[in-house]
Amino acid sequence: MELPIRYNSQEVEDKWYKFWEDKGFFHTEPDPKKKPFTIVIPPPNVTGILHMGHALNNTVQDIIIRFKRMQGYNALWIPGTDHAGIATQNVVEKSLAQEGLTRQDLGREKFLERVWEWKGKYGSTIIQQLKKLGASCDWNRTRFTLDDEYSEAVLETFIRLYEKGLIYRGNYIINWCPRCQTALSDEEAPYEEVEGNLYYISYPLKLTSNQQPVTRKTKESEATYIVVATTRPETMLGDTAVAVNPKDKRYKKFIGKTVILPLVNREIKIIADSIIDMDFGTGAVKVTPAHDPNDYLLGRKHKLEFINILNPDGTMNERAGKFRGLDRFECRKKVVEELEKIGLLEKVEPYRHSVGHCYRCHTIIEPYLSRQWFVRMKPLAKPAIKVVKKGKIKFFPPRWTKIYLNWMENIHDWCISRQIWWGHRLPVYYCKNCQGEKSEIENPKSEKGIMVSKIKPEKCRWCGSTDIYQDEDVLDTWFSSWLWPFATLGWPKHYNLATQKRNNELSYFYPTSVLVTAQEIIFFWVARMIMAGLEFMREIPFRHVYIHGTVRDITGKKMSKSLGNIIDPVEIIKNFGADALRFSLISITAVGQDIFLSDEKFKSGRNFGNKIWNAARFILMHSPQFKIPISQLRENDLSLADRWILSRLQKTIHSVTSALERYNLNESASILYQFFWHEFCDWYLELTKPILMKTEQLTGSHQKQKEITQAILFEILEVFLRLLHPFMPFITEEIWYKLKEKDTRLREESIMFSPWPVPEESLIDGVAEKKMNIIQEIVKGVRNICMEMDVPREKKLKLIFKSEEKGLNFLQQNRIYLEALLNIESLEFYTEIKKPRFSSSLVVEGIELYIPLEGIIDFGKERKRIAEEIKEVDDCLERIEDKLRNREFLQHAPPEIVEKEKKKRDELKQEKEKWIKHLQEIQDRD
RNA sequence: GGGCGUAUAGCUCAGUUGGUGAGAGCGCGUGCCUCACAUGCACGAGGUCUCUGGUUCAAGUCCAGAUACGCCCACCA
Repeated sequence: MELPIRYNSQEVEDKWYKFWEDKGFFHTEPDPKKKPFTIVIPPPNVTGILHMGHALNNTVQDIIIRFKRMQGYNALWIPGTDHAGIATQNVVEKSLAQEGLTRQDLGREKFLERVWEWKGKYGSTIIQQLKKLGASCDWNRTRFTLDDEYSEAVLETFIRLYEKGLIYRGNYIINWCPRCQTALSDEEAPYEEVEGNLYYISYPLKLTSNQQPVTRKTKESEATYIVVATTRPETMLGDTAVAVNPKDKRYKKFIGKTVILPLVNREIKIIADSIIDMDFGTGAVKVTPAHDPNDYLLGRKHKLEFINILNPDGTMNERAGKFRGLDRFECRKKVVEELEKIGLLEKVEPYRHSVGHCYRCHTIIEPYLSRQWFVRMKPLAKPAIKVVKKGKIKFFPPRWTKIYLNWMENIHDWCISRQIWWGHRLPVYYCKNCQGEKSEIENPKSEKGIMVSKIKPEKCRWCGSTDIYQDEDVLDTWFSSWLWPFATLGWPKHYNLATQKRNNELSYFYPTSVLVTAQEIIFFWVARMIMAGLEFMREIPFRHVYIHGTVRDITGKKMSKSLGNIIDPVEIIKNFGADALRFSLISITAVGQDIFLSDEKFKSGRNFGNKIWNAARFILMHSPQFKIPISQLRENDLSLADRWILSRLQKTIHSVTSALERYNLNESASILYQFFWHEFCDWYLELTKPILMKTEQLTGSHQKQKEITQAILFEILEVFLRLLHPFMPFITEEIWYKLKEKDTRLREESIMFSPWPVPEESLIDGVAEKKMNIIQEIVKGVRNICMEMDVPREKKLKLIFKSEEKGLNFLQQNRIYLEALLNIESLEFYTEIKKPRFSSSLVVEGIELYIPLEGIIDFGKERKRIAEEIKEVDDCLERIEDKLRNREFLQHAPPEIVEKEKKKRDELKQEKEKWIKHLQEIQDRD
């Protein structure tokens, strides 16, 4: 069989993915004989395309699920997509705009048809891309948050919370995005610092009953103004009071007085409230109850009028008088201009402050008084805090625990209604006949004319009228996502809350094992899933939460389209292969740290794949049909190198497994890399070449040795492939199948079902590792000398060893390794030695080595080299001797440490003596 | 205003419960197209472990403080 010299990822990857999928290998059913291991995918937006964040997130999940599958768990990874209300609606609206249409032009029904059409067309893009990545999701179970069954679950939870009194409707200040024209939750309106201004405005006091509005500020009237400071001057149009701190001496006399609001000429009162900070601005605050959360509270407390001055699109409404129709920022300019004209603008200071932005379109949000639906969160948060405190749910890395708890303990009510069309429509119905005009309803359950129901009630519960209509709003997308871990498994259909009886799937696969996600959605999603799980399932949704970092570009900036710094994973897969993408990404993902990416970084994964490919080629080239099962080998059959590499392999199995169990994926990746490349290939393969490549007729023992070597090469490659499979699923399957052709013991239909390796304790051999280490040191030392002394590569070396009998025996037994790795003319062994001529020298573990290099060696260089060696040994020796002179150390340190130091000292002393001897010999030469 | 993270080689990061000549990959330099692999092989250079103090026989590792960068949360207009 001939393998190409370069590994071709493209062909291989598509071939195997199709094979796995056609065979249904990712699908699984409950099986009482096996332990379940479940992961639910963080559902990507249905309109999404794969970016590096997804690539990382899903690679992590795939590694874990493949690892667990091989360990024998019934591993299920549930995939799906999220309808992503606002985001998707925006995308479709954008495409409509190109036709010159708005969603209002189409109307609700027609618009939704368009979105579904869009979903049908592009909704599977990201699924296809996940497949390219190698994701072993059970695609038969793919869920969409707007599936009928899933939607049923969403409405069910709404109704249950409503029945429990945990859902209410009210008129409150919410975050309003004027572009998306919907309310947002607090989490959806992240605050960002912006450069703004602080405007100081004079409000004239009303002194006489028929006072005329100020049209020009004059010096004489200065004492009759109160100056307020604001970052949003346009909101003054909605002011209904000015507030000062009652303790503020400057303003005591103004309390209870009236001011005439400039530009609008409305009379408003000056009120006192202790929440006003006397030190900020002027200490006097304009109060706009309909457009600021604090002012809202003041408004409620002091029974002020609430004047909404904004239209939903962010333009000024009729309450803004002559500013009506202007955009809010346009209006700000105009208001400032006019105030300046009449002399009421005191000053303007540059001011950096935090402003909420829409997380979907980045427009500056407006605090906006409107009627919305809310979930009371405190009762839901309580048990969710408890389970994390008790350690039933663990965060990796653990520092997120604190962040989670801090948020949960300060949780606010959740605004869940959105004024968009794409989503789950609120299951709320109103009777036209009964419904009053009440804007605030703390308990909608008892409110006449409001009905909550999955389907439209035929007639009004109160008056029997059939004139019933449904609420226009839809629910926050996260109000459906928070049910993901159980709604994807068939809840509520097969779950009885009273008896807590579940269907098979739910009881088998829930709770899930680990949730893998990015830090950005801990509050949006993770926290809420915990609350939902406890509320609706009475059980945690997952045991572990693995939080990975954010993917950034090489300079540390977030990747975004607008910055043009995107690295497209699909492109990387095309150029380097999914295996390379996965391995590279995981290698550089330090636990919980952000990832800094550049195209360059994917080379390492590709090169590693190629290295594995070529090693496999080599082994297959020199391996006939498999003959000897490794378990049948006796200890005497094994050479030093065999025992060494087998020992190293056991340790590798152990440490890779342990790192995976701790979710230290990069650690396990680097262990595999190090073992395969720098131990197996660099040393073991090279050491075995002379045995393997002997072509002449072999005697019995030589023939047997060759077969043993072949067996071990085969075995190690096979075990390594299994260890690597979760990381690089494609190339491992490809090579594993080639091994399978030669070895009938490999029975599984895919490497993904072959057992996860377990270390064989009896093969761990510290002595062999130590001995091999000496060989390695000698080889490296000789190579080093040859390089430094410019010894030509073709020069055959004579090596002269001096050591005790034991050391010489060891060397003689293992001379084959030196011959394999160095260009040797002869090896000589002495217990005593006369001065060797023209030699360079080396000391390894008490073994002295001389390399006669007549005509080549530069004694000046050699002296320098030895002097450096001596200095290094000396430095170390000095430190140790200092320590051993230290009484405190001798008294307090554990005896074994002291012993170790003493031993070390003696060794170093010996080594030093030998070097000095070498140096003298060289000096004698001159 | 609170809270968190990070600081080790030019870059990206490892460094277990403190145990003592400081590790990897990439990059760099030198020599090699050596019969699996130039996506490779060999060798090498490169570090006051951010600073200050403390605990300890012993600190990159533990504690306190400082500095720098980054992040999150919070209703100061």
